[in-house]
Amino acid sequence: MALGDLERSVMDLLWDQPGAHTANDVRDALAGDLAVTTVLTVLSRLEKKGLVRRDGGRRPHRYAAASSREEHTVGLLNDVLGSVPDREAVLARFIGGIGPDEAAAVRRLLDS
Amino acid sequence: MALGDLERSVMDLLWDQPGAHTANDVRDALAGDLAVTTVLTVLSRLEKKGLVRRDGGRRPHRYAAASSREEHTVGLLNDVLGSVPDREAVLARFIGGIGPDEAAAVRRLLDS
DNA sequence: CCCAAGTTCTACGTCCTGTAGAATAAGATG
DNA sequence: CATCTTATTCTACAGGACGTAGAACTTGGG
Repeated sequence: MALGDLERSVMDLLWDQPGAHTANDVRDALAGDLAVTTVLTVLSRLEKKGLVRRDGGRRPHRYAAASSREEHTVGLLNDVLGSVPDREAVLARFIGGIGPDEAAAVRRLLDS
Repeated sequence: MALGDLERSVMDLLWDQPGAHTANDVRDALAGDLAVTTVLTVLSRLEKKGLVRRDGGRRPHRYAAASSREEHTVGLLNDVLGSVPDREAVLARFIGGIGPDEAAAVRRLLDS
């Protein structure tokens, strides 16, 4: 489930500023001069995609990211890896391509 | 640059059977009963995306994958990782989520 | 009961993808 | 060379995703 540019901007916002936001908050925080309805449409679509959770209890409704940026991104990585017959072959190439610093970081992560 | 279903099928074919293929070959190898023009359109689009290389020397033209499935997939992984501000945070989550077998494999890869 | 703020519906243009016919090009054949 | 066959390019269209937002509807406060 790929995101469009605006969807992406909204998610970045929700990820960078965790917590519940109203549509107006989001609109004000976004670059450009969008109509609130635009933002609401995007938030609805993101909710349908499971990326955003809405609290429709009181008005105005509040929106927040449903999962962290990291979780979401790992999901994407696994989607990509799920599309190939040989995950390990891809990982091999990937590992082979990362720099020494990052390699060290991965080693550390494996050991923790 | 995400692929559609048919584009994906064509690439899988070209990856699984490396070498140069005519549009007719590809059509015959694909499931379903597509028109050759359909296959040619898809091949053109894939070429424009840089995923397929065409040899237009003799007729019929031959098509082949421009890079291996692994290379391409690693590219996708890096695209995904490039979209976040903190690659390592994502890698941490990713590493944390893989099974012990795969962890061992990654360790091995790091040491080679 | 009415108003202002908020939300949902509906809509439209654009781009991507699947799909393929029509038109054109080029090599084979008599 | 005229033609036939095969292959390629052009053009087209439907459907879906996305950016964008007005119109219509809802709801809490006065």
